[in-house]
Amino acid sequence: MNLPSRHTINEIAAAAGVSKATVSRVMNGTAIVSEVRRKKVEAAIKQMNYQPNLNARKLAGGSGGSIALVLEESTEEFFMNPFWKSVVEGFIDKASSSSLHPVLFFHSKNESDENLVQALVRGNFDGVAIFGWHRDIKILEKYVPQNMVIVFGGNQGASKRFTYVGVDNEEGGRLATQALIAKGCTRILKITGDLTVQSARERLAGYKKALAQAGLPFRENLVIKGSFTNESAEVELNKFLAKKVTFDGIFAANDVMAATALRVLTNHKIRVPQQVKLIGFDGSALATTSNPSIGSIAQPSYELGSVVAGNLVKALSRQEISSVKLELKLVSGDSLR
Amino acid sequence: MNLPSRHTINEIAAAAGVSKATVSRVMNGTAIVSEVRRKKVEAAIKQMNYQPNLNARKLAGGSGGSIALVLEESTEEFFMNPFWKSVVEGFIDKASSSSLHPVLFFHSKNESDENLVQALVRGNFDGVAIFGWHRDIKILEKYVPQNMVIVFGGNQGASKRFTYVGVDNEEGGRLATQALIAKGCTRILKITGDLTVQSARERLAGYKKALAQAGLPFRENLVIKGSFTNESAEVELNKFLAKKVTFDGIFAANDVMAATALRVLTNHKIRVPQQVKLIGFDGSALATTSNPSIGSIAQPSYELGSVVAGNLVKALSRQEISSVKLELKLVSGDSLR
DNA sequence: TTTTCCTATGAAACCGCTTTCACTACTCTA
DNA sequence: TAGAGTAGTGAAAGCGGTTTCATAGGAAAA
Repeated sequence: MNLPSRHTINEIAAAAGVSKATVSRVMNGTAIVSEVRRKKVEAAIKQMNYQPNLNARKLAGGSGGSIALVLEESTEEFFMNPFWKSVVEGFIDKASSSSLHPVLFFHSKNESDENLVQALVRGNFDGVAIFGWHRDIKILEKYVPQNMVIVFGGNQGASKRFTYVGVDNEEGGRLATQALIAKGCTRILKITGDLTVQSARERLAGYKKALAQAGLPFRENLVIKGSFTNESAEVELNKFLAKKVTFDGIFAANDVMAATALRVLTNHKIRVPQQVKLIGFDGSALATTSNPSIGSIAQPSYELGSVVAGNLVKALSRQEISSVKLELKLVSGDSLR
Repeated sequence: MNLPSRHTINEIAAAAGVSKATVSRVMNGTAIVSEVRRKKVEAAIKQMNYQPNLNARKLAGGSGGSIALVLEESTEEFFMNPFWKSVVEGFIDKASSSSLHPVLFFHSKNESDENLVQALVRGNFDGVAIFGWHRDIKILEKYVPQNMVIVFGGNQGASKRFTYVGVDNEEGGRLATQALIAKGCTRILKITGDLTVQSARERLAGYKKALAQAGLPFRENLVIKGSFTNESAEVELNKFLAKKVTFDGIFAANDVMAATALRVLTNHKIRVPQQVKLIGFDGSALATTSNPSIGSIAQPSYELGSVVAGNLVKALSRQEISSVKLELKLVSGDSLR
């Protein structure tokens, strides 16, 4: 028995007394259809609760209406960092309001490049937004079909073929460091993110730049390598503290690590901001609600998600899109007092 | 220009010197193909990096290899409650290891039933896992095509046509309440979840049952209605405290609300567990890492996700599946001391 | 041997949609 | 009033697979 509810275009055509070509035209608005027939078709569609088969539609060259969000992050990072929540919300809101259906595409971090891209291609999405990409971009250029739009979140994905929506991480890093310097810090500890990720490298570059601008020396031993996670920050900071190197400020490459740093410092009876001033990056709720609140460089995370989705939508309606850089803002907090 | 990398079954057939029917048979193992040709076809597929077009495949009646996870939760709840993280992980792990591609299906909570189901149907997933469903089940039975498998997470979805993987919420509620009673509580405040959700109702029923079994009276004024969220618990508990009703224990319908309760109590200088004992539900990290740690009824969240995915996989390979109830366990904590 | 029965295979139909193409009826120009 | 557009339409050709069906050829049975 077939379900009464899943009709085909032929049935609609029959019901409306037109050809299926006409039904298709009415649905997609791809050509002028006379008032009379359009009404009939629309009525039939409504009355029979017709749902076009997306597979058929896409196979025939139509667009499917689904866009995917790909996050190159562990579920750990994804759930723990409120930044992603905000990105996701922006993405969903924008997509839904454009009647595209957003979907979050999962995959394990250690999945091979090939597997990931193939899965993506097989997914047959109309558009894909990729955040946190740090794999070889060539693999995408090689396997991704022309008609599949990709927009990167973050400037990692810059290439002739794909555009991105990112932030000026170097400028952000500079702002953060400058804020600490303005408060009198001269020996600023930098906790980097995963340096295979471009944004982490850029933030580090901004740190160096600010030091140079202020005429402060750059010291290798004041840079410790985290990977954007709680654990990395905890482990590395503890190692660092054991060395008893003097420092009076910390710039962590994201709020998660900044929050961890605050906790570790507190455990070591180091007072923030009296003895050490602290700034993070992201401007997430984590920083604001922390006690004391942590200064941060705010990424417009919601906007990031929504602009990416917006560009996807545009591209799918065949408008030209180009890469965008969104503004970063310094958010002060008690940790900078 | 077409991409060199996206070949069709015809090209493979030509390259291997066979018909496309044979290629299809090799790919799907649906019929015996002679050793010689099979080898040739396999070689061609590998060499040309052939990726079958999923739309075509599905249109022709094949299976597509994608399953969706639908969560009827706000992004707020989704990100804040570690329970979901665990469910998602179980789901992904199981799906990936069965070479199905898991996808998280987003939609806004206030989306109409029709829209949601239609989007789901259009998604053309082979299987769908739904958590937290509290809408009318009939709409699913009406619109969902026969060949689309649905498995519910939680027993909300019980129906002749769909199976579920759930837990015995009533028994869990009973266990929780009993644990408080065992510690000497006689006036236990119950913070319910959203009572439109079946699990919330069942946990409440368990609470009543435990009271009855212990010969304690059920008091209306000791039941306050939350909705599984931070805010609801905070608001309602504050209202309740303002009434100065005596109580010596709290059973919150999830850990999120239990954690909030702990915070609110602390703000009111009510000591846990000395003055009031507290138990939550879910057994999430939230309860364990809280200070003091909060007792809870542990849901096997990872297992929940993985069993649901497993059942989808089974169903897709045409094995019979049936509903399952997973075990709940009492996890003690300092809040029960 | 001859007849019968499999086994392995390709041709062709079909899945449900989009789009090109050809054609009919009009409505405008000149 | 003939010639030229133009708006509206349906038939039919794909899109890239799966599956049915008919058949050739070899093995088993008679």
